[in-house]
Amino acid sequence: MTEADKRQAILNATLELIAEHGFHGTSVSMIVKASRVSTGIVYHYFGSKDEIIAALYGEVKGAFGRHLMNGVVFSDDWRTRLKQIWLNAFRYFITHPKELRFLEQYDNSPYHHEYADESLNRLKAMIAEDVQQKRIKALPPAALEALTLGVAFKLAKAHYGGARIEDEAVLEAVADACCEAIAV
Amino acid sequence: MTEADKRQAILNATLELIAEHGFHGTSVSMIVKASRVSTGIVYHYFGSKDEIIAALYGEVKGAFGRHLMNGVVFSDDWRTRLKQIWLNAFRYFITHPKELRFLEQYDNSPYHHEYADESLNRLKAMIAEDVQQKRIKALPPAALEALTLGVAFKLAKAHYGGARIEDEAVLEAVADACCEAIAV
Amino acid sequence: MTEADKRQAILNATLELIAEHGFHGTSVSMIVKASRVSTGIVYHYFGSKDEIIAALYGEVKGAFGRHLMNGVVFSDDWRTRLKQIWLNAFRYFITHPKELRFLEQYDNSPYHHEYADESLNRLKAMIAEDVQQKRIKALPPAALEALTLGVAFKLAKAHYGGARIEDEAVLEAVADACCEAIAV
Amino acid sequence: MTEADKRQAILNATLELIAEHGFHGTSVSMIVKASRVSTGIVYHYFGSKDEIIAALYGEVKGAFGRHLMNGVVFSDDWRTRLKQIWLNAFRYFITHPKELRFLEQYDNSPYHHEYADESLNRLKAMIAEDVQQKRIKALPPAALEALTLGVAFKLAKAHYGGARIEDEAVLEAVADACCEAIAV
DNA sequence: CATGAATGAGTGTTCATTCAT
DNA sequence: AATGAATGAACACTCATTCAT
Repeated sequence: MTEADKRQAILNATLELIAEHGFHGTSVSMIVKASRVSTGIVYHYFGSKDEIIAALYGEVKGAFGRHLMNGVVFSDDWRTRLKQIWLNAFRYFITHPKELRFLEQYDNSPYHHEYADESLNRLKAMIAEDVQQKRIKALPPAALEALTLGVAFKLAKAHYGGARIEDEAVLEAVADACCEAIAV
Repeated sequence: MTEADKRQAILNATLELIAEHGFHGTSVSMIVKASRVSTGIVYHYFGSKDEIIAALYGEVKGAFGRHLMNGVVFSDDWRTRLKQIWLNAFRYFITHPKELRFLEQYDNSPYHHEYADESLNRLKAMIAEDVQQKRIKALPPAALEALTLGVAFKLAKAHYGGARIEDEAVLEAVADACCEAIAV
Repeated sequence: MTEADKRQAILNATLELIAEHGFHGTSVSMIVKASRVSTGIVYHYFGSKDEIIAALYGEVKGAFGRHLMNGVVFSDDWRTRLKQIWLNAFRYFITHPKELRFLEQYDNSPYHHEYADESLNRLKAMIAEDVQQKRIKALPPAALEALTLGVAFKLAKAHYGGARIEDEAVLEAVADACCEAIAV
Repeated sequence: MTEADKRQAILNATLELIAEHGFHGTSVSMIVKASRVSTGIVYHYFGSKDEIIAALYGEVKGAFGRHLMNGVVFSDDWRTRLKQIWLNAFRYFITHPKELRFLEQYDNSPYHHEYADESLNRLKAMIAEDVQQKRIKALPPAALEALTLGVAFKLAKAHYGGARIEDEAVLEAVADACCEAIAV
């Protein structure tokens, strides 16, 4: 097992455990058991429990950002692009329940501090451009995010809460609704 | 100090502490110190730490529900009604940061189990009626909630994260955007 | 409910609870609930938890002593008398499981201090007389007790442990064995 | 201090404390203080307080069983053998007061569950053989045990209660009495 | 590099007892 | 006489972190 393998084993175990037992239900000794490494090695690669979690957050947020832009064609019109991104976000969470559980816990914890990765920056730039071009409303970025990705996130949470949306047409309708909300 | 006072002192201290230190950063002994009661009395009024939190959730959710419907005139057209409710929700959270912090932590914890209070039921009935009358889109209730109250909730969180929206006109614009999103 | 009734209700509840949950599994608050009196009244009639238990011990030991001498005819020969007493002891415990459980716990606890009631004194006098008359061996009283009542007690415990002795003839045989053990 | 030393230190301290303060008068923190280890290490070697006690029971019962058969010659006649065993049992308890106190508390607690070690099994086999050969009475095993080891146990308890039996001749006489009790 | 034994402050909870009403 | 709210020390147990090997 290489260094990278061990780091990854620890992060994987942590994600799994936090998704199942929650943030404060996951102890370092549980992580040690699940990842089949020794306590010492955990503290060798990560300085503390918090550091493991911060690293995991970076990894998950990064993976999410990369998925977001999948298949997005920058020459398409803004609605097509946005719908694609919206559906990417929703589908990422639907297919990655553990990541969703982790993210929602992290974002609502005292740990949280803003984190910007490259993909998200590109998204923000794209939206700023569309605002400039007066294709979408000149609302604060936070409002635009709430009206689009925020809705996808919320709906994915509801999905796991039992309100499953399986129908593709309904999904498209919600994505369209988000477009209408911000279209000029 | 009467019985009701003590119960309330415990709940107030708990709200304050959870808002500041988070869910698992708040110990019973911290609650005891902050509320100036003895350990024993906490367990006299509440069977466990979880019970304190559940009671607090009921209280906060109830207060929120009552605020939601403030000034809502049922004979008004649906947009007026919905905008009023949306602004009520947003303003409640803006003026009750501790309640917001608590609620978002609770809703994302393993504690969570659906809770319906009367005001929220009335809101749901109202929306069902509007769907029936084909005034708003026939989307699943979870989707409609995500596109309206979900946005208010998300924006309030962003508010505390630094993305303050002080301008009344902007707020109205976001509320309008939510209406457009779901309008037929 | 008179004073005596309350005292008795407390003692009955205590016996029941200790038999079921053991000595340290029985709290004053459990006694309070089971006996339908208030905490204050418990401490009014008994100075402490230990005092309740000491009073219960006196009551149980007294009842046992009275049963011991049931149907014993002092003019009978010593074997007849002793067998009667032995069987009385065994049967008392067989028909009073809660008392047995309580007694064995008390006798093995740091609470224990010798207790002599009148019936037991009479028994001791009887035995001393039989020793004097050289009908039974001149062994120390403790040894004679171990060889007779001690066996009945032990066998009753085994009875609840699963080694049930239902056959009357076997019982008589054990009682006879005890007589043989101490007969000159 | 090696691992085995620590385990043993914990068990020794526990035995000492339970003998003096009783079962429920012995807290984990008392064990920690007396054995000069940290709280954590107690839970590292034993999963719970109950586990410490169960381990101690196994140790004590095992040592007792080994002592029981000291110097017993299987070719001797049954009386010689039984007297030897009886005296071994009595002397073990006389010289191991803490073990006696512990054992009597354990056997009368809700913890208790049958425990068979090899020495005790050999003893049972021996007795069964003697019954078969019609050397001793065909009474239930529980009755035979009560009439023999039960008496030794009871007498040892009385010993600590003040009824000391120092005279070797008396001791032999009681052992003989037990033999007479069960001899055909 | 790697291990896991060791630490001890901290956790949620219980409980015998007191005392204002 | 009677109540039960109130107390706080004590309980069994956990856990992030350290460090000798």
